[in-house]
Amino acid sequence: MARGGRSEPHRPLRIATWNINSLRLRRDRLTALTDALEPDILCLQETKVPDELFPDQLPAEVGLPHFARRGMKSYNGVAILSRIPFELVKDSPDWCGKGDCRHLAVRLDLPGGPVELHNFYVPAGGDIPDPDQNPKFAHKLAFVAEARKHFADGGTPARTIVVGDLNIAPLENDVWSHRQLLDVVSHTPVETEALTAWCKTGFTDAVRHFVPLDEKLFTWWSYRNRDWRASDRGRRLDHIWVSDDLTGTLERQTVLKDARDWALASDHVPVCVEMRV
DNA sequence: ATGGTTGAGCGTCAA
Repeated sequence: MARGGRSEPHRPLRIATWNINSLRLRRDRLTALTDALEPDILCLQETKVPDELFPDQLPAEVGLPHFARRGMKSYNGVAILSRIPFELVKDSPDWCGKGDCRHLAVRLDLPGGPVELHNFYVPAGGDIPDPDQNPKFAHKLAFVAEARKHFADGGTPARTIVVGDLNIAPLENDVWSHRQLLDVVSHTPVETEALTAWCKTGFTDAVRHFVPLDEKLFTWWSYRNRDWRASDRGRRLDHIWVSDDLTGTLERQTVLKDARDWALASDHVPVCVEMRV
């Protein structure tokens, strides 16, 4: 059946992702996010809250009552909050064997059929872009390679969405200065090539899908700038990918840049995609 | 080349 025209079978789905950088510190900001984006599903990273201390009543308070979380003390941690019921995918890998709470996968029953959604928090990788000198960088490369292999081994992905803080800005205009960041962790060739190889296991970069390659696009601005907007030394670290069979369902993207000015802002801003899936 | 700021939670480590 042709899309568009006549009566649409259902309203578009909105999926948002945000590195919240401490859920307990910024839980009040979730209302600002849901007011601005009205997502059906919200994926969070760096929740920094162990599961036993997760605020179980919060998801319902922001209108996203179905939730899953995987957290630990102090570091990492991911969560998925949803208006739509879902089923947790329980057989997902323990990435790099570390048990460090960087991934959650769920299966959503949507009008067009089931969709598998993956929420990732890829290791940042430390400061030195050399895996021999820096075990955090080695971990990052191993993690991305393992993720690529996971999706490559699963055959062509179908009705699958990957979101999260992938901690890599893959394209030249995903950073404020391609030349000056070539040796900076997040934009080194070994990372951008690894991320591209992962994406090419069958996914479309759903946000870049709408933004021309010659246009700068950032989702993160360091805390280490007096005026983040004036200096605008940003990077695009947060991503939404959809399997290629879903590319035609994409309707629009939003990077909620205003969130960087919220009181007590995260250094990342929310990213959202709307699709008829 | 360096430094700059923030969060968790009390040491510094991670980003």
